[in-house]
Amino acid sequence: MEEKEISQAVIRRMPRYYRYLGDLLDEGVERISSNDLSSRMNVTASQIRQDLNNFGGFGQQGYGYNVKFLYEEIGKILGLNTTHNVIVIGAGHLGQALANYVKFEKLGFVITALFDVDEKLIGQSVRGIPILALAELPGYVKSHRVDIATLTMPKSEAASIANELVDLGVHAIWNFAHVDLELVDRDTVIENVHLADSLMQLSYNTVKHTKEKGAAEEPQSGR
Amino acid sequence: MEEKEISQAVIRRMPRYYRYLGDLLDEGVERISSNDLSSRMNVTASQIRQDLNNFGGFGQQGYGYNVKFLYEEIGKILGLNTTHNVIVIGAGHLGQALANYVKFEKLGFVITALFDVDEKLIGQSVRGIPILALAELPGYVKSHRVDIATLTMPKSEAASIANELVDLGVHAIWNFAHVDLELVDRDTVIENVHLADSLMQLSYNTVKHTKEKGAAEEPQSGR
DNA sequence: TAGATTGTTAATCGATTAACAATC
DNA sequence: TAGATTGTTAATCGATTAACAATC
Repeated sequence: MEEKEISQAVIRRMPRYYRYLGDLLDEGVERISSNDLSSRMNVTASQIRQDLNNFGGFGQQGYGYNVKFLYEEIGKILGLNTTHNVIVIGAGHLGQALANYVKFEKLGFVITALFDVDEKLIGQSVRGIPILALAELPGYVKSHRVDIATLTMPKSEAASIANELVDLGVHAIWNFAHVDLELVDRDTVIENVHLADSLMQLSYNTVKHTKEKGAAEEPQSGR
Repeated sequence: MEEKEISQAVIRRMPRYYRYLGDLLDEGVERISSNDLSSRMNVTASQIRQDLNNFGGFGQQGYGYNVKFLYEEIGKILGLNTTHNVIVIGAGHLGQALANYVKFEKLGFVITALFDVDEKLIGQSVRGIPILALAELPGYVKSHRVDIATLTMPKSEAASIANELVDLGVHAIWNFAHVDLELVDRDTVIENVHLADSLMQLSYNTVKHTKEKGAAEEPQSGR
């Protein structure tokens, strides 16, 4: 009866498994052992088995895992067996780039509309997807199913629009604005993509690396 | 003499501290205790102190941390005290969106050129940044300093271009292509941004959430 | 000085890895 | 059946939190 919560560390790895299994499927591989998969993916076989067993026993002793079956199961776990309607708030360069990215559609994430305040953009369309006035957002959400809202507007407006979305009943937010949104609502899920943070992390690792190489044996002075 | 390696878990949090300290600076706050910062950021004060102490003692007993000083120190740690020249390989929608994002420049990441194979794009420019032929890449890298290469081309070409870049001496790769690049070279640092994975993680959390709400008390049958 | 708050050590918690009995 | 490989328990490792002595 215990609802064993699955950790985000595990969830984060699932899309990667999904990707590798898709590749195996394309290669025509029928079955794979946790050991073979582990050497491909550079993770331990133990971790693969533990991760998968969070969701059920997908393998078979002495045989391994059936690639097609496991691929589909992970797809279901990630919700890829249904379509998700996605809107994008902020039809600037990034918003339009996301709307142009066909891959999302293949995974079942269909962008149905973009919203902006810029009069020059309103009325245009991207790959057939209309750019609507932000003022039309409430009406749109009431008359269309919206599963996920993507935020690509400036950070100053992100918080208020996020709140508006939650009030309108949109409970999944993919946030590209460079702020941490307060999740007012326990039912709302937020996934942040902070590109600047990612770039800074890369920068740190670069700098550090260079230092290590350059002055490897330099003695540390005091503290 | 021990080179205590700082964990990526810590590094990942540093840009967030930097952001909050920047906000505090804008608000005119002069000093802050780990406790006050912890309630703002929704992390434990203990973690803040532990994280910062990986890099040195930036605070003062009985006083807390000087906001401006700490902000600058973290900036240095993240390598934001110098300029990083960045090139973007793949001048499609995403590549152009990144080139248009002025924020990176404010942080010291200057995009100096885009590269593409598409004849229609070559010769154009984005915000004054030229789009060059991919064939010119080796010549460009030899005659210009390139600190970071951003990959926004299709996944099929990502691996070979990454290898080419490493051979040319570019040792930091910001990878948006949906593949895991084999780091051939111990000196090369790769930071992956897998947007599709992020979207799938959001999708999982949404689905899961709905389930919990919908049938909260449903008894679990066997396994 | 007394009070506040850090830096740091020790305790706890969670995630990863190893080991092996179960079983296909 | 014998061999292979899972599912799962136990051991280890690392990261987070708590506690407190040092000190501004």
